[in-house]
Amino acid sequence: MKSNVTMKDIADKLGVSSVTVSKALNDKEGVSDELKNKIKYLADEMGYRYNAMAKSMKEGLSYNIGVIIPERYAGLAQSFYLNVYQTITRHLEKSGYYGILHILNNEDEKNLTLPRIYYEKKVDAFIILGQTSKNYIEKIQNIGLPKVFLDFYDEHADIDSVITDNFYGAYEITNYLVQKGHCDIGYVGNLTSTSSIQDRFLGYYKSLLEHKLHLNYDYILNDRDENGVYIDIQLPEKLPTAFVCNCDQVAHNLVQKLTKLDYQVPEDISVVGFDNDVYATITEPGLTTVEVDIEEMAHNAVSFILEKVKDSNKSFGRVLVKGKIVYRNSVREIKQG
Amino acid sequence: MKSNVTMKDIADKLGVSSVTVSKALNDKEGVSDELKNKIKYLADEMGYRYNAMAKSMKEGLSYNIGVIIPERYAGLAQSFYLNVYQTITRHLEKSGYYGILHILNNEDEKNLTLPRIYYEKKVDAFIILGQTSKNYIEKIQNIGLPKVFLDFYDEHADIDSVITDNFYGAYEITNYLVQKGHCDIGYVGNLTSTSSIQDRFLGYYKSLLEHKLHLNYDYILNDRDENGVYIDIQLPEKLPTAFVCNCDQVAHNLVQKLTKLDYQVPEDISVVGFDNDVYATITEPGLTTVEVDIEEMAHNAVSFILEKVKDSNKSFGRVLVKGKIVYRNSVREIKQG
DNA sequence: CTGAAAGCGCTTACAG
DNA sequence: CTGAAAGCGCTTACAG
Repeated sequence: MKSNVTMKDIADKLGVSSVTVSKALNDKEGVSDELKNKIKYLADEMGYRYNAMAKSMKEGLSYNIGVIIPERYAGLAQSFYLNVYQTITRHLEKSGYYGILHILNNEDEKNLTLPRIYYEKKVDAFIILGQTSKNYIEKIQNIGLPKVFLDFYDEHADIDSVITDNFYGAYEITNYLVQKGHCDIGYVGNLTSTSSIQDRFLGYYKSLLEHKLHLNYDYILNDRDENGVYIDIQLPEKLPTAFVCNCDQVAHNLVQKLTKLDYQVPEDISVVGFDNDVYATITEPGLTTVEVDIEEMAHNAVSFILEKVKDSNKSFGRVLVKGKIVYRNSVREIKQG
Repeated sequence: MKSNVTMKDIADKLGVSSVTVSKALNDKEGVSDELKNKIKYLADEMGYRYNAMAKSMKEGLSYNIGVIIPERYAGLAQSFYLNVYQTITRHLEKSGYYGILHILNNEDEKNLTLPRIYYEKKVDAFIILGQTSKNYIEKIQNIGLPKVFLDFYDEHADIDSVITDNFYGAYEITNYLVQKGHCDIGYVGNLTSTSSIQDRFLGYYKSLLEHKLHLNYDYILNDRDENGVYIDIQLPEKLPTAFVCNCDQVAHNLVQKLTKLDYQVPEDISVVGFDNDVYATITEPGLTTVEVDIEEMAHNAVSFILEKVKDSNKSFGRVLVKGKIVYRNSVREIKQG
């Protein structure tokens, strides 16, 4: 089980050249079946492990893709992104690539420090999973490697991003509330925080417009400060009959707050979320929410990034992935007066 | 910003050799300060990025450490392990190493499939973060790379592991309950599931023994099946006045269950957890629990693994890291009758 | 079907 | 202080 067995060692034992061993182990043409089998068998027996670095050196490709997740999405949200990461690596492996996770800490984000895997050429490209600061986005955009933004986008038109169809998802789930008889519907989220929150707000607003419902700014509640840190949600004097929350975690916070004030969900007030992450099921009652299609998003991000590695001129733009509503028990039907 | 700038390119522009460039960029002896500065400046200007692979090839070291987390610790628990992972990488970076996260999926665990980073020599050693199946442990033990088990251990004496002092932590928090006047104390956890749960149970039991309290098997509740999947906790006819739970997540489940049955925590029944993870604060009321010293555990695991990379004969055995009790509001004092 | 030669981008002795 | 040579473990033409 020595770990320093090389193709040369195998070749020497068999009295052939390492070229032949390479061909045999890679199932390439030009080796008799008999010899090939002998080589493979011996490789196994000698505990040979392929040295991917040597190939990488030759080709100038590491066969690694860096996946950057900002630490700011700490706590539970990570469980969602970790899920995405896992799906990404699964897709990468199909193409002989490997994912390298880099959690971007706040300090590095502020100082615009790129991951060391970049400076040491340990990756061929980056998938950035989760919105970073404007400055950091710009910094990343200027590096010479292919990159794809996942789950957020930026004003720069020339970047490729894969995002949930936040606008349409929020539009649909708001429509659902309207169908259930709700006319006073609020929205919870910091409108200037991320593109997701904004787009979800606009989808919500479109539904109101379409149904000729009034957008009451007293019903737009802030959920986080400018650093993305959750704040205590301030409720208005008079409450609407339903709230569209920009994500499940915030919906969870809202339900807790309402429960403490002796409101019942959904009897007194209906609440819907977005993401269908752990918070959707943790919350009591379970949240009706928009499920994000992680599989499809990861699949797109991976196929885009690999195509860009092959041909850096490829461009995909902003690609939307539709979610679907998952119905639970956080919405009640309002009888029409 | 071409990414294919090499030391040779810099050398050619300056009319020196690449050996000199290498020395300058690595701050080694044998280059005049003037030339060194010129080289560094030009490297920067040409957008040079160091090719770590070339060095790795020479030395036969990848400068990567694989961190394996079993997928089974899915959902929220991941947030805890992700936290540990982040701390690990921070420590690794200080030594010029990089962490490569590998989430071990259930299928690979069952089929005893090792990560591709092993077969392709992309890592020099492994840290296994979280208990895997017996068979997988054995499989990993037989590979020729250094490894350290983190947050669990195995009967095999020859493996190095870093674990929380589960026994002592559970012992202390149970002592605390006794101090608060509790005499009927239950324990929640599957005693045959993981070493952590077992050791915490034994710490709890030691406290009972020491205080001459009776161990009532009706008060030992199961929380998960043999695959580690959480099950509905079955409460006994008569309840104790307090429960020691093997982890915060289970404590959270128990509190939810009790609340549904109209018991009040801590008024009717006290509950303590273990880990001090997100569940400790999510739960209403906040859980009194044992905080695991992630920083110290990660630090130990990293320094052990790096020493083992340098000298594969080094051995550290089973190393315990003490936790500390964090007091919140899930325990009430019982007046002595 | 098989192999000698060259090269990927560094670093490590060693020589000057 | 500076550099020519060799080598890390592969693969890719190319020749036989």
